[in-house]
Amino acid sequence: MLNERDKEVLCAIVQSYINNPDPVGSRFITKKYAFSLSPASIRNIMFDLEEMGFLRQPHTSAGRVPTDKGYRFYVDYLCSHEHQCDNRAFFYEITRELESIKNDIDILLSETTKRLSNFSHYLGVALSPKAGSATFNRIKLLKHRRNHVVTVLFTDEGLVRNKVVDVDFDLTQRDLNRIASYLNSEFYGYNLNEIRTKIVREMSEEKILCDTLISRAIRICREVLSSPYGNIFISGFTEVLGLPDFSDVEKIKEISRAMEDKHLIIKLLDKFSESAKDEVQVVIGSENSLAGMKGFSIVAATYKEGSMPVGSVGVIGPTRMDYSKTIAMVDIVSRFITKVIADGS
Amino acid sequence: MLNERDKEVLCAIVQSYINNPDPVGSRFITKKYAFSLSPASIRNIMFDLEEMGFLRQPHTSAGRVPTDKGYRFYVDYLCSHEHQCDNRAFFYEITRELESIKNDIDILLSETTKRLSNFSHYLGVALSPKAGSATFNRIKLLKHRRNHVVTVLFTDEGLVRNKVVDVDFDLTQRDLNRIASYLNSEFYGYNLNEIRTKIVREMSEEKILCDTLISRAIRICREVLSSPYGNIFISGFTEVLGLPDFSDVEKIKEISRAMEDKHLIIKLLDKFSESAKDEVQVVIGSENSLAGMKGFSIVAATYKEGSMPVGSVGVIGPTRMDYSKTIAMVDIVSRFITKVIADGS
DNA sequence: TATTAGCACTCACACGTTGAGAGTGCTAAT
DNA sequence: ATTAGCACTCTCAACGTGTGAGTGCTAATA
Repeated sequence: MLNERDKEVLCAIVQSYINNPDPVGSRFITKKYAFSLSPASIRNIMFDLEEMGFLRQPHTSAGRVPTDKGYRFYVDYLCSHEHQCDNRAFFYEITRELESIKNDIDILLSETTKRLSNFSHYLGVALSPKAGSATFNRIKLLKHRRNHVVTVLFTDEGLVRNKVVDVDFDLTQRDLNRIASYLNSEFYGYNLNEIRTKIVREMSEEKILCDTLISRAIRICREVLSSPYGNIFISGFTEVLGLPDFSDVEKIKEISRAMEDKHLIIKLLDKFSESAKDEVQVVIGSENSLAGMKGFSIVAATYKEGSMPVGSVGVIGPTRMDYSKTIAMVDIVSRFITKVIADGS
Repeated sequence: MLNERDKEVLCAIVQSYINNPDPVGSRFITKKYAFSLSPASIRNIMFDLEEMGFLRQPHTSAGRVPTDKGYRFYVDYLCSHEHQCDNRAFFYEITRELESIKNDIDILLSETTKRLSNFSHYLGVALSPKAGSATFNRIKLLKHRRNHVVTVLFTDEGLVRNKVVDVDFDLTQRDLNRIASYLNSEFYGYNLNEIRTKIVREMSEEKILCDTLISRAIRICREVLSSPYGNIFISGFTEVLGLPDFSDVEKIKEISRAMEDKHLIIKLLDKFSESAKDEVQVVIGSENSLAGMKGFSIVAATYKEGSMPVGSVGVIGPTRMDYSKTIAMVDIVSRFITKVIADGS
């Protein structure tokens, strides 16, 4: 379908457009990329590429601009061929400044997204480990005021999560200890998702209903596990505003709406962390299933606890994005986080 | 200096400009506000007001626009005269939807700022209770992995704060209990600020240095208290983009920079919570001492724990702000939060 | 047959002009 | 003290116009 020369021209056009947001013309290609072809020949090729849907013209007698399909081809081409990118500066910054933040994954992620957006000039995003896949280690219950219980949940992954739970019954610390030790023995080693389903199942069972201690325990535990999603971190909005792609107020509104609706982004990133692929993944513009996110591209990867992906980190930007650089960065970052988690254990 | 008529004209101009961001002319004032004066007379008054610095002309032969000094006069005028504002819809929404969120102040504040920005169309901001003024109740230390300690700090105000602290010595849970009970007996009843200074003082004392238990206790406690500021919540950026004041990309960049630099806003709000005034406070444009925040106005108030202000909540918007409505809203919100805190205890 | 030179054509954009409209300041009359 | 009248100023939108970049097509060329 596409011969080698067509591919090269297409990539040249995409690359040129990424460097500079002007529609690129045939003359420019011959000059800059020194094909041994005349502008006229390039024009013929461009015409074909447009027919096949890789390029489009903003208006007659302007140069060509890549379509989402064009970007897709470019990205796949990048990935299939070896390519290098000098991201050493970024790598050093990340490792040097952030390695010390070991015991608070939230701070680590928040700082990481800041660095990511600084270097990429796009939005840096990260999703903290999904509680669901973490493994229950033990729970501690502490009495707090009349009818509040402070719960502290430990997981094998080192995640610590606390939550104040309302209870409608008065309990002594001694009661709480008994409840905690019940939960500890019952749930040790399961992951939180399993526990959640276990709870649903058991809540209807008779023996639970009768035993007030156990039913209270279950109720508290359900509260603790109620929010399945982790935190999301987004930074670099100011960075994005500097891009020529956002010189238009409408565009700004679009991305700001997308940002404010964090649930969408969470769902999106969540999909990434479920797919167990071991690579940076790229979603381009209209490939995106979410209405508010068409027009943007997402480059993301998962980070792991052991061999299990537990969260994701990435970048959101315009479809006209420096994919090569960004993919490399996200790769670095995801590996880095995986490593820090591993070191911390 | 200003006679009653001048004042009325000034207020009319400010109000008209707030309703509609066009420079207001003399003819418009006579029509809309039905002074029994001709445009020519209004022009004379306007001329005087401009000389005194309350108004300015964007260019010759445009109408007048209030200066910051003009807004200031207007706001003071509002406050000194009784004025009403129908905010019942807002009041009901707030009380009905948020009253149930009692035991997590962070969620309460975050939801409140969302509502605030929805109704005001400006940025809603809130600062969670400053840990410094909270009263130490007790601390609990839990062993976590080899050399991590999970600390859970309880305050009289119901604030619970946990943090994972790295320690370079291996301790048993028994050791930790001893350390905790030392800290509990030592610091009970003090507020966290006092404790912080106490620690600094004691760290150099000899008896502390010798006793490893105590010195370890102090070190852990210092870690826990290390971040003096509470969380900040900001929402409504998309809301703000809809305002005519931000139809210009430069303006958007300005406010986005201001937002991203959260420390500035924290400092700002912090000032409010220190001044013990029992009213909504307004800072207009250039009155603001912070470089990045000139050009914006802040309407804020404190919420209290008992009679002590512990945090603040408010709104940030363009100087051309509907002060009357906004002040009323912030007033409602701050009282509401104070009430919820009181109920929760 | 693939490539290229040449040329007419199209379209966005920047620039200058122009006229309408809104609003002012000043002056003289009330 | 107030107001009518008027000349003046300035913005803004509308309109034409020319320039330049880039195209598609055709005919010549290797």
